[in-house]
Amino acid sequence: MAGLKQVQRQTGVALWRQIADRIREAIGNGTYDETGMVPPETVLALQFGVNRHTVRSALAALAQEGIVRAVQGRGTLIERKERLNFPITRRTRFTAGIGDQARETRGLLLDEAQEEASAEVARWLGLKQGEQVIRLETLRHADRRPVSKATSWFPAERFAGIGEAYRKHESITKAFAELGLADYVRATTEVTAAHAATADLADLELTPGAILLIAKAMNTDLDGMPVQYSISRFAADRVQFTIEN
Amino acid sequence: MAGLKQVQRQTGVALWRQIADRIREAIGNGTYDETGMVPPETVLALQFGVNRHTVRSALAALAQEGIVRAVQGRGTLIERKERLNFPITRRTRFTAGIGDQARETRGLLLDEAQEEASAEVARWLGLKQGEQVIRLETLRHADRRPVSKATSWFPAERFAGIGEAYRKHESITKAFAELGLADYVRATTEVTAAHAATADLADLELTPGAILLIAKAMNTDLDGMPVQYSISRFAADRVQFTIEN
DNA sequence: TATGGTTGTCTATATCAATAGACATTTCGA
DNA sequence: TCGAAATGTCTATTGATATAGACAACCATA
Repeated sequence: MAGLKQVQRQTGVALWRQIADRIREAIGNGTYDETGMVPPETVLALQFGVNRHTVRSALAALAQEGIVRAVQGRGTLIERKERLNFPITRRTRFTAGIGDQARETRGLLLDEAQEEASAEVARWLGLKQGEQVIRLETLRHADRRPVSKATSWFPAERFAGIGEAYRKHESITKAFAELGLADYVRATTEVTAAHAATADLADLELTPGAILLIAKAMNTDLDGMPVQYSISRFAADRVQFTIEN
Repeated sequence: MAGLKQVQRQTGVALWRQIADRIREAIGNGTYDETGMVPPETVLALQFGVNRHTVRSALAALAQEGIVRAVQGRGTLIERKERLNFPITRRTRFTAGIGDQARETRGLLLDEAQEEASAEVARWLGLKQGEQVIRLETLRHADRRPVSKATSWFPAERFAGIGEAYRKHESITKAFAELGLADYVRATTEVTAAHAATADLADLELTPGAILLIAKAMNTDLDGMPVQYSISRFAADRVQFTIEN
């Protein structure tokens, strides 16, 4: 089954990047778990049907990402191997969902603003276009690795001060609690995938061409009243979603 | 908000491909819906900060995909603009889920085999490793455009003949019905994203570097007995998932 | 300590990707 | 019917990507 790993030429994606992507994926798969090492450069070159130098470019990129570490004379060691599982259920919460898989989770508030609701935001929050909303730009880490960057909107009237509360607690759930919303539920989630935008690359410590899993989500209170609409961008090679029905 | 659309150099992904990806995305967004055309090449070159020839390479790639059509003297017209919505619920079915958004859906059986369950397949289907399973390789179209390619496994004993039934009905639901399973439910779905493997490129009519949304799903009968485990690869620029809780 | 297997470095060459500029061709409206 | 605006084509040049071969440096172990 694990036959030739093919790559294609003249596609606008350099061979070394295609190979880097496949090796990263294989590491995530656990393909090399037995040895804890990537196969020798000459073997990889043969498998992919390219020159050894091309493989070296790919491994250099992975080393740059901190995924592997080459040791002269020994081989190329795997440094990290992770794919966090993010459950999407009616009770989806970031911190609680990731929490048991990471020793430490953090939530960083990058930006906060009050603005008029766009058509899209208004539709999701059940507001009129132009009504006031609070927008938070947040970056979430697990064990010091960035996992997702999210843009969230909240009805401004009901959730005044949520930025400050988030900054304090580093959690939406706790920020809601401080503002008097003890519980909420996930109503809808839309999932797509796309290449990372430049603005997200640095924050998520990604290289261009990297893939994002994008979740557009709407949370309501227990009466079904929308309380949050968010667009979260997850580094696709670090996360998978699980939907239990 | 719609400021400079940036692209990055020396990343292993050619500028023309990055630009093609962003334009394809913008078309899907409805960014150019007013005119039904992509902005002039000179304007795009300015927006992306590249030479006009580089933009032309990007547009040529999109024309090759059938997404745009350039007309000398007029401009570059948008041919297709679509992102099918695929709901993931307890009652997820491909044909019914996509059916109302497309005039015609098809399901093609690419390959069929009986084999021993791998560790992963056995775990999902609640079998012992090495027990017999039937594997189907299917390709699903909507309006003659390939949407997803899926590998499915079924317990061999209970679902003997499912390949033939699928070939006849072009639907898993109907194939199940013919074999006496009137109803089933989606138990679990895992969603990830990755670059398309070479083996899937041609079938899904994608170019290398394209993104797949990958759904690993397990269906059970009404007694909770696993009846199907599948790994579906969706062309990410043609599909989004919706999860309603 | 000698040897095989591995990564590191260097030179050279060919092809692809991107820029630059000039001009042709087509469409559409003033 | 003229001209502005748009795409199409051509030549030339530079830098990134990929191949090829050779050899050095290092590690583990027989």
